[in-house]
Amino acid sequence: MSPKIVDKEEKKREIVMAAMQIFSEKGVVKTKMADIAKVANIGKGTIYEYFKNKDDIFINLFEMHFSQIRQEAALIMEKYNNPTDKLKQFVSLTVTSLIDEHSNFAEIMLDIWAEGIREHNENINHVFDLERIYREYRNVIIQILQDGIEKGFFKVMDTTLTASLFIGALDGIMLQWLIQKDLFNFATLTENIMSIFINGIKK
Amino acid sequence: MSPKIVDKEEKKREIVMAAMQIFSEKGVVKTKMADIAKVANIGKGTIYEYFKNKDDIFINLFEMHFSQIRQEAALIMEKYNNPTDKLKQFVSLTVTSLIDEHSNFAEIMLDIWAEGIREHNENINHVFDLERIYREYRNVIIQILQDGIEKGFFKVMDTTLTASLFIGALDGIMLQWLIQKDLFNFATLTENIMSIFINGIKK
Amino acid sequence: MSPKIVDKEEKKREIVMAAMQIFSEKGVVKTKMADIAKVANIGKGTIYEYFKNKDDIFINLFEMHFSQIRQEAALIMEKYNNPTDKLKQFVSLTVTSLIDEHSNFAEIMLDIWAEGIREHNENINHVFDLERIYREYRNVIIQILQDGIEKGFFKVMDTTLTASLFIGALDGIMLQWLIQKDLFNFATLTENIMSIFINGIKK
Amino acid sequence: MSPKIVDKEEKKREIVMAAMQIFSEKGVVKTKMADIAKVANIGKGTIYEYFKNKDDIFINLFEMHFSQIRQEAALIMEKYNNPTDKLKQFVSLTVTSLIDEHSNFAEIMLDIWAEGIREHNENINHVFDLERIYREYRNVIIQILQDGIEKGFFKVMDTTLTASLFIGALDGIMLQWLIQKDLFNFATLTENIMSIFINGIKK
DNA sequence: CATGAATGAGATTTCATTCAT
DNA sequence: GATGAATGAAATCTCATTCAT
Repeated sequence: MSPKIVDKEEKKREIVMAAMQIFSEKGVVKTKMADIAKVANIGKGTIYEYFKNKDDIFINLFEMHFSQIRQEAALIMEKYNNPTDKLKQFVSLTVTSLIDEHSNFAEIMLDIWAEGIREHNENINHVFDLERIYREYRNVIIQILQDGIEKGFFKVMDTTLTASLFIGALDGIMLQWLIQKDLFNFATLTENIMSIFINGIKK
Repeated sequence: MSPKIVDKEEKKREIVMAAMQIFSEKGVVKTKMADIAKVANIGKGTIYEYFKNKDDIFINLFEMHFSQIRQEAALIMEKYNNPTDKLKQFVSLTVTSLIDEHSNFAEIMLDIWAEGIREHNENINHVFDLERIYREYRNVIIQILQDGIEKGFFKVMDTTLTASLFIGALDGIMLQWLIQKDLFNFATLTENIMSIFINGIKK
Repeated sequence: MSPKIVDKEEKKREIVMAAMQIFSEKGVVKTKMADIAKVANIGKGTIYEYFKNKDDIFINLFEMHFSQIRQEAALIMEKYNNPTDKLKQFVSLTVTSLIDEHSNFAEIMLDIWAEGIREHNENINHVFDLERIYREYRNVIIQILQDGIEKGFFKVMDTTLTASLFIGALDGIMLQWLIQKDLFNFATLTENIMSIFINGIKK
Repeated sequence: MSPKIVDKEEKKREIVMAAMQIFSEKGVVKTKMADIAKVANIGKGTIYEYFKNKDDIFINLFEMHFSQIRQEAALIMEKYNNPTDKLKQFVSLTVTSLIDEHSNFAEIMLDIWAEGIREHNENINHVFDLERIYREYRNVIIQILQDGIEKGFFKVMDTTLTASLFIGALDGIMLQWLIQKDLFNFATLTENIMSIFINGIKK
């Protein structure tokens, strides 16, 4: 009459978090289900109670992350009026989502990119729709830029191109930081870049 | 220098080229030796006459590519005097090395990054030394920048930071292009970015 | 005879009935305990309150069925005097026990045969003693035949052989009916066969 | 230039034969790939060089058997003119195909029936088309019966029904023989049954 | 009593690598 | 040299059974 009560969603999150750790260390493909189970401190079989397979965990990790980002981005857009502030907050959000102390999402971006640009297998199908994700990203930036242009803050020729460049710079800098974490403080550097960038588009 | 040796080197190149094709399609880890053999039109066992294992092919691919780049970069540095031209040529070299019609190296950069930022196994060891590669890259740019500053062309505060930003932007733009190849013409975009960038550092 | 015990027996019957349904659909080996629990509308663990394991359910299903048959066969032997009637009633009993609308026992006969002819594990042990079951079947038929011979109704050379043939024909016809249920109406066909058979042994 | 030469078809046959042995002992579902490999004296992995999975072996076994039977049945129909001889030869073929000393096909019929009457999984799909197999069987018998009727040998009311009964009796007798092999000599018994049957339909 | 979450033994399956020809 | 058949280590995945609640 009173079975064990388990918060299934919480457990899923725990497994995803364990998976994230190993994914970031070894990459998704080289991560074994046994590794995840060990880190999550559960049996191999238990993972399959919550996920269909490894790709399913990966997909959940992916979706958890980006739905969170999307929500937080929406909040920023609401909360801040000044386009420069919006831009700064957006960058700050991106950076912290990638490198806060509890997560290792930056490393996993490599697997997401890899999965996203390649032919999808039947497990993944079209879940890793990076085209959409990046379009959304760009659209957020484009909106901010247009807002800034209308308000007379920015002067930008091609908003799409500028947005791409902006996002690309962030990604590329993150990559270099992943390669050599002591080269610079990612957060600080990003701020510097922001300055350069905002100066570049300032009217 | 007997013909045998030439043949052997040529065959190695053929295998590496076959591997590159599958690597770019599936990623290195998901590529099977059998796939490579089939594309190279040779027997599975034959691969082992030329390479120790899959990582060995990957390493060769990696080294072939970057030694070529290094050579060509040196040529550019020699051939051109004007810092702006040097920079333009360098970007042009980077772009063509990634996306010329005969190769699919851009996709493979994802595996190189993934391998480079992660714990290396004994096979790979210190081969994927991206820290060194990127340092070299940066140094080339830094040299150009300093040359430009000395010659009174550029005005740059922090050459290392600027070089990082420059390289990062190129990488990040490439990523977006991989995700959605029809979004923009990589080569053209790069030129635009170059303009913006060079304008940004122009004295 | 406390109500508890009645409930327990009733619940066992319910589980067996649920099991029978899945057994007939998938076969015993491919039936999962979870499937049975779902159909029985109880928890997986609850099954183990009533049965030791899957084989135990199978054994119970088997024994319920054949003890019922045995009882009903005994009733027929008592109730009817005329050997022809006895034979007809016996066939009727066999057929209805296999294909009445509430059960799917015919399909399960395949698993019973399979289990019966093969090396038994310790769980099943000597339970699926088809040799005994079929001997009993044959003996019932043999008795009827001998009765019929004595009473001057039948003329049979070898009663054992005839009994085997009789039972075999029933089994074989059932098989064909399982394979293609629309080919003939099992009950009707059986009647026809009975006629042929009884004609064949009629004096 | 001179790779190992292996008769792939012969090797497939060897694996199928090894599988048949275990299938007949344990049943298809309980047979492990490791069992088959051990009996075939090859590595587990080697099986997968020749078959997709266990069901694939089962299907091959099935198809090998019935294509052989079909061929031999056709030969009989050609070779013999007398309907009684045809019938006898057909029974003889059926019996030897099931119980010759080198094979254990009779036991496997249980798995074929089980697979044939149940919902097929994606591996098997509709390969075990017993409806067709039995229709073909019946048609052979029906042809012989009609031939016999035309030639004035037999007197049969309903040829389809009679054919079903005939095949059913064979199957059912085989079952009893499987259950208790010492009860009777299958081959001899079959002959007896044939006599009874042929007497039954003799004009 | 009833439950279903947890488990790991054991099955399937993959594939880099070896090696006889 | 070239080959691809053979292999088994290692991965994935399943599911009967247990047991804390």
